[in-house]
Amino acid sequence: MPVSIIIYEDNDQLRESLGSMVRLNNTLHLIGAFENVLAIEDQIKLLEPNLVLMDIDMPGITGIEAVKRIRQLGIEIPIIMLTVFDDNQHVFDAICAGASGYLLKKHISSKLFDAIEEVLNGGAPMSPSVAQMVISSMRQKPAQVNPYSLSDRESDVLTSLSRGNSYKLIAAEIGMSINTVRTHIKSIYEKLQVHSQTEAVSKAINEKLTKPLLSMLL
Amino acid sequence: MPVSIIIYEDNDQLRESLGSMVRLNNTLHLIGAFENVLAIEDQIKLLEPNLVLMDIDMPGITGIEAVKRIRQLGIEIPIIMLTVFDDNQHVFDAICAGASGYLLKKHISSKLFDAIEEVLNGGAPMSPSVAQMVISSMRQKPAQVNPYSLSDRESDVLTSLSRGNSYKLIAAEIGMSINTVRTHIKSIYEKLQVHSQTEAVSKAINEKLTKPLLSMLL
DNA sequence: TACTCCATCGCATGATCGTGTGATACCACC
DNA sequence: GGTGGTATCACACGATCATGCGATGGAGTA
Repeated sequence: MPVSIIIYEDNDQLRESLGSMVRLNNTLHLIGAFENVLAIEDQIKLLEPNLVLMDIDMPGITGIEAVKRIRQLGIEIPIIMLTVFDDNQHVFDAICAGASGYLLKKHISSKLFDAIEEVLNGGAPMSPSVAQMVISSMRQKPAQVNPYSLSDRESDVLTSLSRGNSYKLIAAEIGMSINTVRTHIKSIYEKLQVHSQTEAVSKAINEKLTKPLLSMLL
Repeated sequence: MPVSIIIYEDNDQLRESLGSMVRLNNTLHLIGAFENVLAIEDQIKLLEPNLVLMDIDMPGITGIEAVKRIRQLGIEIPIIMLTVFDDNQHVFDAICAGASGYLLKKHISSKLFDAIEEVLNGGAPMSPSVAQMVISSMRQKPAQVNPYSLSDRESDVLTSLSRGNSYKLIAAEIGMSINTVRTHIKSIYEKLQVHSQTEAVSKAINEKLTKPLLSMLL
């Protein structure tokens, strides 16, 4: 079953050559190529593509805005952004808006099919420099001092607790006795001025005392 | 000028084979290979490597903890994590701790040099599945409406619970029997697929399932 | 009318948690 | 050498929670 694709690209020449590439690959099926995204909602709903190739830098409504609109429809098809910039705010914004990956225009001829395959397999193709930006943004800034002066171990316990783990699981995850978990939690409660797990978790998450939670992404 | 490298890996065989690979490449220079990270601060400060290969899954102090320690020293050298897991919390934690990229152990033979080159050029090598997770984490979730189809009352209870209240307090705040609170919480657990307060609160806050404060004022 | 949700409440049992009172050991600091 | 903080562990008791098994009544719907 071929993968149906829609292209949004305002440059006639590039749109044509993208279309040609897609048509040359018999696992792909081009079902639309447009020079703007004015009617993108209708087009997506009508044509039901398996994948979208989206230029970021279009006059009028940008590709980023277009991605937001698609995601607002609750449609989770892969969208690969195309851009001439490799490390600017636009690419970053596109990721935040819900793009699945992106491809530099200078790499299209060599990597388009790789990128398509990667997003279809649940991956997220992106250039090294943006990958770096993305993971930098997730770093725990050492400057983030905890206002409750929790010790290292207490932070570990609190983080695990905030993921929803029981004492038993915390003990297993961190590698200590359940009694030690109790002890740490006792002092956490004192420092946070709370008296139950829920209070502690609530405070911890709302005041960002814990590391980001992975399970929330799945 | 060769790139100086330190390896941390508790498995003797793998440490040896990593060392051999590095030594075979004449642009790289192996300056240390250790089976644990107990003295990592001193080793890093003394040997001043250009790059670190770090096993995540070491007994005692994990590679993640070791990354944190390096970053706490204010040292920003690239650190590539090595792990057998490709999509778990540990990899995510490693990125948050400050890892520059990571490599699955099964891909070491084919991609070690690529990964090294990529981090040295400011990139962030990672597997497609984790790249996808990372990107998802930055998504602006389009105003989600009860993805778990909680009833009105269940939302009230969950909101109160997420503020850190006990069953007794929830009952008092909303105005119902503690047994009714239990019943609602039972169905909340079922719908959220959790089995404890902390799990529920964690999920509720992270996924913004709770109502805004206004609704609690009545 | 019957059926399906929702909201309300009760009870009982075993598991888990909250808390107090210990202890030992390491480390830094004065 | 003492003092204070951290990390580790143990035990015990009462409080709270998790869960299964009920029950009743109302609102909406086929």
